[in-house]
Amino acid sequence: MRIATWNINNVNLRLPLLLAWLEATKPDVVALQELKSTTKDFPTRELEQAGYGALVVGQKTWNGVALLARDAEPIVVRRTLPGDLADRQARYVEAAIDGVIVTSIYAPNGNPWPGDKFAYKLAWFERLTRHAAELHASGHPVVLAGDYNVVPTPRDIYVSSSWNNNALIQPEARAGFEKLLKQGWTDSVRKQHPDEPMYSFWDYRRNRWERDAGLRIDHLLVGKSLKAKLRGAGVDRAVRAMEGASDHAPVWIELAM
DNA sequence: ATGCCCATTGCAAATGGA
Repeated sequence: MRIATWNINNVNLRLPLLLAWLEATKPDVVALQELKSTTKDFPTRELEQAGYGALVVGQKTWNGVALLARDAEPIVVRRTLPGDLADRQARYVEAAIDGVIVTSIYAPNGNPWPGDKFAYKLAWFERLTRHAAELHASGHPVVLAGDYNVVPTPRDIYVSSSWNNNALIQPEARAGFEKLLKQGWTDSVRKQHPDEPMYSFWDYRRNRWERDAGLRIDHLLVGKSLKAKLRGAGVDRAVRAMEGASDHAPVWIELAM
């Protein structure tokens, strides 16, 4: 079972890239972020024709998350992250697909740092951590997939001082990710590839793709019952090199099930 | 200290995001 996560940075703009990638790699489950599309404008029909059922939590202009399932319809568990009824940002969706609970997470970026947006990032991450504890305790097989907007350690970013004042590497953000992991989740890409950077995001500016000046911020955390089923992980870097690419590449894991 | 890139808005250059 192949599960992928991809911050697509506007699903309608990049639909041809998405369809080509689905056809080429045939993931069983896909978590998409930054749809920048309402639910109504999401390309449900085109994905259906490509063999994928979709669960979409859209929003006009910003955010937006979805889960795709090959030859199946995701069974919705929740469309919002609990803990703040006033939060209207489309950043979370959770579904059951082939007996696995899968999320599409789009954690707040949190820039500029410091400020209100960084406070929102930390608060959102706290909510995620509380909810993840419940999921972990449930005993269900769970994959927490998405764009966490956190560079967990210095190994997950090229050597640079350019990001020193950026929300993605701040100690509080890293501590939040660490606290989540400590519940017992496995950072599956890092586990499979302990000695490679495994970047998933390259800023459009300053030729960062060409320089491989990347960050690893898209993660697939697996619960205890799935850890032993992990068979592979990777980043589809070729997708980032294409004309009109998202600034993120798809990240995937392979589970023996 | 700010811009870099990208897309949108609305039709030019400003805005906002990340």
